[in-house]
Amino acid sequence: MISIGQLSQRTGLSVSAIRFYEAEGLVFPGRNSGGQRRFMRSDIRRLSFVMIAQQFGFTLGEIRETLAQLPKERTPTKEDWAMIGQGFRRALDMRIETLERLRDNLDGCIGCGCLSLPSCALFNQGDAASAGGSGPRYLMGDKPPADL
Amino acid sequence: MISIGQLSQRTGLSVSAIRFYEAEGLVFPGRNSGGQRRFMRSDIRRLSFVMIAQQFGFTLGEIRETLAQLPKERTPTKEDWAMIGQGFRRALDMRIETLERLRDNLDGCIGCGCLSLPSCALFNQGDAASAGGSGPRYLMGDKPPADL
DNA sequence: GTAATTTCTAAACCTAACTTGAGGTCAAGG
DNA sequence: CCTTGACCTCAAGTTAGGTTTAGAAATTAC
Repeated sequence: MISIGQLSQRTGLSVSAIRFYEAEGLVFPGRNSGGQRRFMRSDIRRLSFVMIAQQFGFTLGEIRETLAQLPKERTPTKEDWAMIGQGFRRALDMRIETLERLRDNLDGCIGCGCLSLPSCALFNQGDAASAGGSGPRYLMGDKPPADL
Repeated sequence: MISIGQLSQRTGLSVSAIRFYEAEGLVFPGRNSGGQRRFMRSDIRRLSFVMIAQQFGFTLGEIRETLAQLPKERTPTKEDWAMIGQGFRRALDMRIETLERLRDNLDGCIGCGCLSLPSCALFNQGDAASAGGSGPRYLMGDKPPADL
């Protein structure tokens, strides 16, 4: 059993982020007699997974659902994690494919100058994008590493 | 010269979004005698570009910088837009490459079970990720189309 | 000429993912 | 015993990208 500060050092996450993740249902620490959080060593792996998944672009909600697939009453084994890793792999493949399709369409559009038409292939590509509605539109997603 | 409502219909953007974009420095409409915004037809293309760029995952700040490359005192030509499209293309290629590298690393990690170690290749992959600092950490970016 | 739209501004609200701050408690060292 | 540092809770602030609302003024339609 380790403290939140130790977990913070092990994972590189801030203490406040870990508490936030608990509130979000991503970890379920116990408490000692004094009311302080006590984490299992396997939570280091669990939170590391959260970090990696975020780098891959998943929201905390999606990550929570993914973590829910882990056995609840037993410390997850290497195989348990490997299963999750494979789901990841599939999702990644899909995203790469999407981007490649977009790239191909862009190639077609650069020449034709149709960048302006709502009928442009690039628009119809984004299916979900036109769903509109309210709330922020992180719809199509995919943030870049800040280049261009 | 067209009104904001017409521009809204042409682009599919909401009127409020267009006003917001003006505040963000993405378009610079003139005003008529009554104080209402009047846009140039070329703004249809300009805003369409904003929408596409967002689908590609760029932030409004990045898009603003990109648009700044367009000639300020002349209606942008097809060639002007093509230049920008090419910058896009390069950025897209980089992102796809990054994802492919991540995927390859993931393949290596699924087997070794090192998903938990901060020394895992996946972590060191994310260069910028460890930059930390304050503010929300949309750091590594890349949001998925919600699968997994 | 009046009714119905559209547009205007400014400010408040929304989600995601956290951080910061205030005010108080717990644990270890001297 | 006292101080220091780690921890606790709860509330409010932050950024991005917009939406919503309210009240007023300008346009358009009949």
